[in-house]
Amino acid sequence: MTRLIACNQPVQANCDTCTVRSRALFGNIEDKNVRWTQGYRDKHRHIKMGDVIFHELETINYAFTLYSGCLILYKTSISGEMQILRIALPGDFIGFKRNSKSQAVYGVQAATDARICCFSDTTIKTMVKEQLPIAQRLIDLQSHESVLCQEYLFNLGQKSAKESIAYLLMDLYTRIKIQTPEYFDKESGIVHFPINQDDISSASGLTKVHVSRIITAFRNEKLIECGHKKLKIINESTMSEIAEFNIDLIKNPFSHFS
Amino acid sequence: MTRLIACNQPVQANCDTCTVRSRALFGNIEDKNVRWTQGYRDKHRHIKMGDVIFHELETINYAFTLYSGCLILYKTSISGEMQILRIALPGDFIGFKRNSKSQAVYGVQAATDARICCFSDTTIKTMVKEQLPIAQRLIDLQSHESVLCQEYLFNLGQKSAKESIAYLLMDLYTRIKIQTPEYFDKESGIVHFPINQDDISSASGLTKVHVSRIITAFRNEKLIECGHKKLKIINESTMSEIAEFNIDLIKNPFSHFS
DNA sequence: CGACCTTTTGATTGGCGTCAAAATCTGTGG
DNA sequence: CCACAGATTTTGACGCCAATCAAAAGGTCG
Repeated sequence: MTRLIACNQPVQANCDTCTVRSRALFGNIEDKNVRWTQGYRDKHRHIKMGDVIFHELETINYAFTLYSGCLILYKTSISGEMQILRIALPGDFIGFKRNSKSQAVYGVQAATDARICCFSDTTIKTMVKEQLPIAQRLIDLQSHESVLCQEYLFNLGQKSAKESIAYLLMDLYTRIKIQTPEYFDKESGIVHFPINQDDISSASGLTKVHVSRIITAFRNEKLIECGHKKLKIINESTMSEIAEFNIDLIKNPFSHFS
Repeated sequence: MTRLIACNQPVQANCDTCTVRSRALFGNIEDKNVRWTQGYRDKHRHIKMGDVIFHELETINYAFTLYSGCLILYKTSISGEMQILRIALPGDFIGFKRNSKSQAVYGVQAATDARICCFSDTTIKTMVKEQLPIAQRLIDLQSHESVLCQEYLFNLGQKSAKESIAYLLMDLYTRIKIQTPEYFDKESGIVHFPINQDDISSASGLTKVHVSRIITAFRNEKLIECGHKKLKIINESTMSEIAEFNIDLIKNPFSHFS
């Protein structure tokens, strides 16, 4: 409930043509064939930390690829409690899922400044029709996302607070190293960690007070070091064990088509 | 942990050609055009209650559509605790998601006798390449599944035991009415309910003892009636409110392409 | 009818939530 | 560069929801 830092007005698009290669949607397109994808890119937008890209149940007609930064996908209950569904990093494809009225099934807020590249629904439809690799890619992307969501479901359903938080830390730490290598300092092993304890509580279904206690315990056990938006996992193997964390699922996403 | 009723040997395929129309995979194919789909159907299999179709981490090279019956998709933790990820009903498409070694990311067990129609990975690849509607359908199916999984995530993360169980009952009750109308008696409002309280506990992350207490409470409040594999929801509106249940998500799945 | 599930009920425990306040950190402006 | 307001994290005391342990009751099916 505390995440809405500053509910700025809806972000206006700025219409630069993207030049950055989308890792996700065009990830299976060979470099030499990537030229045609240019024609499909709609709008490039800069998002500021705290901005809401769209709210839950806002009617939308586009999806987008995250180029840089970190976004939080969440749902809110009637009582106002927020559940973080996913923490998105560069390359992730967002906003494709809707309800029957084409409303977003989750809200999206920027945890850091971010850049995105939008694709209108009609563009996506055209791409799927005209470019088989895009259709195949979309199938793989959606099904991979579903696998990860099931993993999170398992976390919440079966794991203790300690295990669940360990998973969350390992998951995001690992994905940052892969998807945002510029936020990872190889020397020190420290990553720039874009979320705070309150966010961790919204993702794990625990209270921030309890999250604090458990993080402190991890620190005392010398498993992690962390400070302001910084995280270092000192003992990755122990943390992985506690979390029942399977790095393969993140490092080597399955593909039916490539 | 108690779900593995009788771990029979792997189910052998019997190779009848399916005649039943798959609601899911071919759901967007117009009737007059459905003929060509016949050529793609691989194997038709009869599954007995309690059979495991494939185990978690079993290497598989096919997916299937459920024609009749009810299947349970689950993951098991190292300690042996089981989390039900999804309860599948006729029309659902299962087994498409894998890890990087093409192993199943969940186990599948039959909660009732069931019939399935298998599609080998190569058949699916061929269909996607040759038949645009199938590719589009697969995109929609995978993304719808992801939406539902996020809904369950929200349940486990934010809801009390009472709310979470109410959701589970409403969800399955509603889907049975839609996907298995023959199990719904319009007169009495009773559905044939394929799972027991132990399964509900595995799906909700609660203990069966606590599930029993809450179901008893619902019964005492005259919200439901239930007995051996039977369920009637007497007061659907109150149950929906308790559950924050949104029927639209189930009744009218969003499609980008149809 | 009898063995085996499944569900129910009771007593007790413990993990996590709640409430409250202090301590620490951060970013901003004078 | 320091001061200060606001956010974030930490700590303590206490309460409650759901887990655990145990056993009985009720149903189902061979």
